[in-house]
Amino acid sequence: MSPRPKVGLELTEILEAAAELADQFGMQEVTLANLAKKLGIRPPSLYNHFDGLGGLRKKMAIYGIDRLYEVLAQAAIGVSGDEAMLTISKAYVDFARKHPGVYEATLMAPDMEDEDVQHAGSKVVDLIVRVLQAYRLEGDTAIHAVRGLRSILHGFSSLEQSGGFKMAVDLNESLEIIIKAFTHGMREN
Amino acid sequence: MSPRPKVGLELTEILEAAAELADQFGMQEVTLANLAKKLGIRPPSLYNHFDGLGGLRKKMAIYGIDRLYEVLAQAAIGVSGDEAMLTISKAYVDFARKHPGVYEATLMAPDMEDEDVQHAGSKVVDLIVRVLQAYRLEGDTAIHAVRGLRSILHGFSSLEQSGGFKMAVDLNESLEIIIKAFTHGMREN
DNA sequence: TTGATAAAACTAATATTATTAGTTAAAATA
DNA sequence: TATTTTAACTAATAATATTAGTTTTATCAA
Repeated sequence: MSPRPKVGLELTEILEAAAELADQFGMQEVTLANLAKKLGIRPPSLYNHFDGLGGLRKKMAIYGIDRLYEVLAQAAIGVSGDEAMLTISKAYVDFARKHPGVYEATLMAPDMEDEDVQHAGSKVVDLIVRVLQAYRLEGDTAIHAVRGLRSILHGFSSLEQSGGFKMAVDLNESLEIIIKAFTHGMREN
Repeated sequence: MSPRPKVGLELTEILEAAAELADQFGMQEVTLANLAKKLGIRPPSLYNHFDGLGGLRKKMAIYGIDRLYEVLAQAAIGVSGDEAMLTISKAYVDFARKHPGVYEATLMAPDMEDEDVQHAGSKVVDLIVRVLQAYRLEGDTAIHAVRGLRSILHGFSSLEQSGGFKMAVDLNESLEIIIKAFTHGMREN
């Protein structure tokens, strides 16, 4: 009757192996063949843990978003306002730098509209909403601000990861200035 | 001696077919098999035109960036300052909306550091640099500003495309407010 | 006009993938 | 102890990209 207690670490181990593959070689190398080899099992055996490659990508997306959330939540402890904006922004970009494959996985779910993926993502969004509440933005402005911050952080990380920023100018400084400009501008208008 | 005059439209036709596939079904459906079927030829024949799937992705990336540049250049005609910022931002997002697959291809080159890809991208960057010159930013600030604008535009388009914005609040309004906040903030600080 | 050349298609074959179906060994539960 | 579930397995299939070598066709030069 009771749904058989899970072995527990099994799926997590698989996801961690997949995350390692992703961070080392990129998501395009996260194949069932490579993952199975790393785990010492045969590719079909993986179907006992998730529903094929699409299922793996979905689970990796959620895993990645959850890990990103943890990092952001830690960064948001004990800070508020401009300081919080900067702190979580740095934490976000830092996460993408340290875990490029996991960050990449964050956006590679076969269906981003999927309920579970959305649920994981909403935790991150809610965190940003709470940080922005310090600015007491009126009406829809808070939503616009959340969208803006997410766009900046994702765009910045994504462009940095794909080598989009070529100039020899410090990237951390760029991020800081961009965030400060945005928050300042959102407060004014 | 003279390198046989090209048929001319051949490669462009192929890229347009690939772009259609990408826009209709997404980049993951742009396979050599699907592309060949659409063109009425056999997959290996495509190797006469580019170097495998990687070569196609690279050519599609450049093709997409070039088309994006054209749209932005058109949008930048006869405007300057805040108006130009808003106009090209809208044009950028509009392009990503109308050509989701081509925009996706823009970031799917096997090696974004590739010289040809960089060259195509630098035209877009230069265009943004010119628009930002109206603000007479000092020193590295111009570079930070370019990075910020690109982050916003790419992040916004990317998140919108992958269904990242769930709230029922007008997306165009969001973009406008975000851009205005950012430009205003860059001028102040 | 004819012959050489090069482009661009083709067939055939191979290596990797993901995937499905059905099977088996081991562990946990009742 | 008997049963059930988990999680591995083998075998087989379909789709993919890719390589090698061949053939057709159009263009250019003589």
